[in-house]
Amino acid sequence: MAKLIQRPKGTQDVIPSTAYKWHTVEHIVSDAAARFGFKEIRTPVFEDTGLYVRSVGDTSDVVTKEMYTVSSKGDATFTLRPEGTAGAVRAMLENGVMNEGFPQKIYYIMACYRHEKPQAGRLREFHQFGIEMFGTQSPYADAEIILLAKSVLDDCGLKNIELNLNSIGCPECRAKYHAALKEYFASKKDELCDTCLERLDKNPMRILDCKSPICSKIAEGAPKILDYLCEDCANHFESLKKILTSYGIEYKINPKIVRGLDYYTRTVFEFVSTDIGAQGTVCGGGRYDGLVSELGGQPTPALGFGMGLERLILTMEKQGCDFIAPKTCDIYLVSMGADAQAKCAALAASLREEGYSAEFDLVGRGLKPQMRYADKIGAKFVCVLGSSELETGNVKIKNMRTGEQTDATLAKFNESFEALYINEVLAIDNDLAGDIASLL
RNA sequence: GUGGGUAUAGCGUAGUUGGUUAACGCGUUAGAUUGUGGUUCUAAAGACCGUCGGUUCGAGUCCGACUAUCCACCCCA
Repeated sequence: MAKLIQRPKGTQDVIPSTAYKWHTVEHIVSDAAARFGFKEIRTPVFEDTGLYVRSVGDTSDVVTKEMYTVSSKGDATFTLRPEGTAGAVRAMLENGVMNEGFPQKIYYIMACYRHEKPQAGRLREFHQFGIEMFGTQSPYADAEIILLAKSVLDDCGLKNIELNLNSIGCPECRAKYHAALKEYFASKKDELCDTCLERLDKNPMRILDCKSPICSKIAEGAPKILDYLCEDCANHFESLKKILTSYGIEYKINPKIVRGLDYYTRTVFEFVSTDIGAQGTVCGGGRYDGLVSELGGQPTPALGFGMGLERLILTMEKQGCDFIAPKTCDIYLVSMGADAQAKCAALAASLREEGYSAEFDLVGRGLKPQMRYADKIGAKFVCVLGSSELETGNVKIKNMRTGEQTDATLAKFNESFEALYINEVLAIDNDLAGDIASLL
């Protein structure tokens, strides 16, 4: 036997037995997006490296050490997308979609790539549900995307997801705040850890985040961004808080939320779960009013979020949430002998044309193993075909849930099966049907 | 990039102070009198015990290195 090749570090296979979990969240997510009027966009897995350097920021960790960059045959270098926003904005501009009127609302479900050391809830290839909205400054828009994220989490059945909220202001108020921060931390220079000393120059807000006990102690006494917001930013934040409260959405003001992607302005938020380990941020996002012009478009206010699908599924599993059960076989056709197998194949084909999931034996098993197999794959009905059925044209269709057998003929097989099937589905979905009826 | 844990069949585990053909459960395949699944019973297949090296008469068991994986830091979804 040749040696097995393993999957690359930090990647995950979705095998058939777990694919339904992905179908569930993909369905929930795109359904919620549609209810809020967001349209899907799909962009390339790789982009010109410069796109990320300009948008995500050349001091960010993502750009400085986590990108998968390849040089192409020409002179350009390409990078596997580390996040979705930059590519989405680029595509909106390049295709002139921004000119179609505001607000523009888009969503995507995509794989992203970052070269990090994997751990619980953190992969090198991970999947993100993201939404972006362009062309509105209104705090209602900020509230809208938070509400959308909340709807998704609720639809997933999740509990105990905390919303952390902050405002990091616009470039003007942030500059003042940075100056104040630098002054404060510079006075405690001797006590700060090495990494924080570096941060002092480049991005002093990061010190607020430091896990070192000494630094975080110092950070407690540091100036707060919220005290430095300009009038417009402060008003915006106040309005947002009022709207959220009127929606009944609970939130916690957390001045430590800073966001590692440089393009954020004003509103930043995170939905955090405590159930999945250290990487608890299920959804993170905010406003980035400067990004569109940074990427060469007309100055356009914008905002959005990214939601980690692996983390979402992880949290759902941890909390025992329901996933949509995978579709199982409607009817399994058991065959005995070559002639019967040929007939089963033909029957399966005609049932499939009518939209049913029909299967028959493909490996040459005996009657009993075929019955076992039918049971294992969750077949709702089974029909056995042998020489006597082929001769007489009379068959029995067995309901696997009740064990009940019903007479039918090969000539009118599909009609008989359809009647049985409708009955059975009604019986199984009785409760569910009630739920749906009450919703409508 | 820096720490710590783990590594035995497809999956989950046991393997006693180093001692013969590495055990069990689930799963898989098949059988339990003539053509009907789930429960039960029986049997079979399936592992160079992560890799390489060392200690020893003898290593799944002890030591070392490497690799993989998990968790944490960092950062983020």
